[in-house]
Amino acid sequence: MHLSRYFLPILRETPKEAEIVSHRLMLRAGMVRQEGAGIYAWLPLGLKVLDKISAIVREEQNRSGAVELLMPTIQSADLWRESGRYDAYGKEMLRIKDRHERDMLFGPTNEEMITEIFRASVRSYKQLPLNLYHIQWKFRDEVRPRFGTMRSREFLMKDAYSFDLDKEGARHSYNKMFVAYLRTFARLGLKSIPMRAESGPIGGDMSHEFIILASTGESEVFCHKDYLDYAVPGEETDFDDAAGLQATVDKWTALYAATSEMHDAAAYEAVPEASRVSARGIEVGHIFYFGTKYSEPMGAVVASPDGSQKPVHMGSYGIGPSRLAAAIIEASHDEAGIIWPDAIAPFNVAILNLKAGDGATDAACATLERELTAKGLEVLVDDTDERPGAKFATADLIGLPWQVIVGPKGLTDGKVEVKRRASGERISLPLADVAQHIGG
RNA sequence: CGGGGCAUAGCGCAGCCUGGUAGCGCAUCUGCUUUGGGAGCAGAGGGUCGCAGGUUCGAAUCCUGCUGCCCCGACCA
Repeated sequence: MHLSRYFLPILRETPKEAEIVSHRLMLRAGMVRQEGAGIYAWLPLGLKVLDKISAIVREEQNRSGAVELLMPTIQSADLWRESGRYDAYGKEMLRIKDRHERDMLFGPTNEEMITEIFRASVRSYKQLPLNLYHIQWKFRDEVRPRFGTMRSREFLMKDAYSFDLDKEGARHSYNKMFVAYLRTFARLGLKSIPMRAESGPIGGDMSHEFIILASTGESEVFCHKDYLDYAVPGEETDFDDAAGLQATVDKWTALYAATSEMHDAAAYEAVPEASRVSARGIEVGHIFYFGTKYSEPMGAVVASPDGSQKPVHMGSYGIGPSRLAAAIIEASHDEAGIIWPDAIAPFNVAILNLKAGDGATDAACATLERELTAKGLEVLVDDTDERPGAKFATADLIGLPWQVIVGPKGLTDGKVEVKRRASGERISLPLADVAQHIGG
């Protein structure tokens, strides 16, 4: 992609409404544009990031055995009357009427609908366990949307719903998601810590929030520092090995970790002082088991082995990709701009043509673009007629992992400079070595 | 939902108190000179001053109502 042909509306100054760093940087880097309170348009650069985050989320859901579908954003109120939540949900739900004056709503979540889909087709325990998920826009009419896409009213959410015959099965399903989440966040370049969360009316130990530490985080968290060094389960994880998964979950829940709402000062004091971490965190995922809360009122039952009809045990599991985009920036930036982890960078490499229009630099950039693209890398060539300083600033702002700086000065020796955005490290390389250096 | 604030060119702001032809910086366009960390000079374009009423000879400015947005707090992927 050539920057002169792209749509990247960079802001040199910070819009005054943006208070936190991720919001400022997303606006400045031309990733999003606010269209209303808590409502954002995703511009090309932001959309690429959102898509990459979603792709990783999707891969890890699939790996764990979950099955993707896609439910609508608009739902009928009748469905919600069945569960009793049409009245219970309150003003956070955006209620609308269609032309026939029927009560509709823009879905804030999909428990009712997935339960409806399930009960329509599943009759036997033999079809269990089942985990269905989708990645779809949600709307929650928050009293006070803020922090850009971190707390927006319209947001993208991956929500998965598991169905099992009994609680033990549900625990296995829960553990699958637990491990899938650890892997997902790690792949996104984040150190996530599962923290015991409010588990609602069901009680028990099956509700966790996945928190990443960031100084600008919304909640105060307390945990054992060893969590930060735990290796996440690898690709070889066998999600059908219930005992193995349980052991992993046990390991990841053995040490102290809690948000301020669940904080137990006495238990925290028991952690050796040198191992205590008190910090701020951002919730990037939430998983919980809720038993038969929806299956019972909505009649989602299956035949059990003894022939009796049993309401299924369910759990739901959420990750917000649109929030993650902001959370990742909160966790990875500096004064100059965003520092994208390789896995979700909108482009892998920026080629800065310091003298666009010059035959030698143009030719070198074209060669580099071809070679890097051939390595499977996505390349953004800054071929605008900006001055070098402006190009450096733009490249740092949008935070692509690699910058290849091509200028007349270096080219007289046949060399270009390669800069790693994260470390700031620059090395001078012969043109011919660049693709190998970056693309391996 | 309680409390506070803002609304003037794409972005950041001044002007309002004390009413009298709407300004600055950046950005944009043209030309020349520049070109390795957000260039310089010269010129140009762009705003029914959030909306609706009112006061007045005259309103960005004073008054009333409305709308939108932001911040702090209680709630949330």
